[in-house]
Amino acid sequence: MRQEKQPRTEDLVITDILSALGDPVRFAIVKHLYENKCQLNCTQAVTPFANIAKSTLSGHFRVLRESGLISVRKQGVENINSVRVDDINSRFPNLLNSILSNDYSIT
Amino acid sequence: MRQEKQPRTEDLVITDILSALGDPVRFAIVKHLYENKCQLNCTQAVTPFANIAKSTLSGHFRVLRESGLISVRKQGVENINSVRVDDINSRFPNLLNSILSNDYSIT
DNA sequence: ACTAATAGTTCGTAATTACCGAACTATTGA
DNA sequence: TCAATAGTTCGGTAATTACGAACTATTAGT
Repeated sequence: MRQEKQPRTEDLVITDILSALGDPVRFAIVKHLYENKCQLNCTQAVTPFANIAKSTLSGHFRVLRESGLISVRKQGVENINSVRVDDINSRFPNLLNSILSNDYSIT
Repeated sequence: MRQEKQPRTEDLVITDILSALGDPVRFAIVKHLYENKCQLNCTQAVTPFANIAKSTLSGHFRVLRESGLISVRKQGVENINSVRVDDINSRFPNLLNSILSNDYSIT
């Protein structure tokens, strides 16, 4: 796997995060990961968007990693993704909560 | 001027707003309008990005209007822009504040 | 060890989007 | 009426995105 550039906490950029969350598919992924506070692989995380090509999905997860929203841990064949809640909260207090802790319709 | 589709409050879409704010130029525009609580025309609002073509700027303002972030009022030759603070707060409580009320560097 | 299955990434191409300069409309003021 | 200011629209090109196909890597079955 190519070395991903996951930004350090102090290098998080607000517009990168907002841009990453500005796509409905990525928004749904992050919301799902955030609400369920669990760590899911790429396929499970995107259940509401089942008909998306996996190459496209791979790209979405790359954007999320590079924006700093999620981190990945390799476990066997699968990538275990989780939202970098503490990192983002420490740099942008209350941002995640105000964006994700609601039942906005996202279509 | 072509009829713009500025969404009603109840039709605001979170991903459209995040996507609009995910661009550094548009972020700076909205942040400026928000902080100064004043109504500025397009040229004034984008002082930190002076070397952008005005056609590009026009496009950025169109995105902001269509996302519902700003409203426009024609006054003489100029467009007076302002952030739709009340509308957005009523639909997405605390969103604007947590995104804009900080001194994040935005490159 | 060999094979198949699962999970992701990478690559090439087509489609979509973004940026810029130039030309245009509209309003104001001399 | 003419010039200046403020924005929009258009056309071409550059950059980005989505997809399927081919690839790598790990696990499980035999």
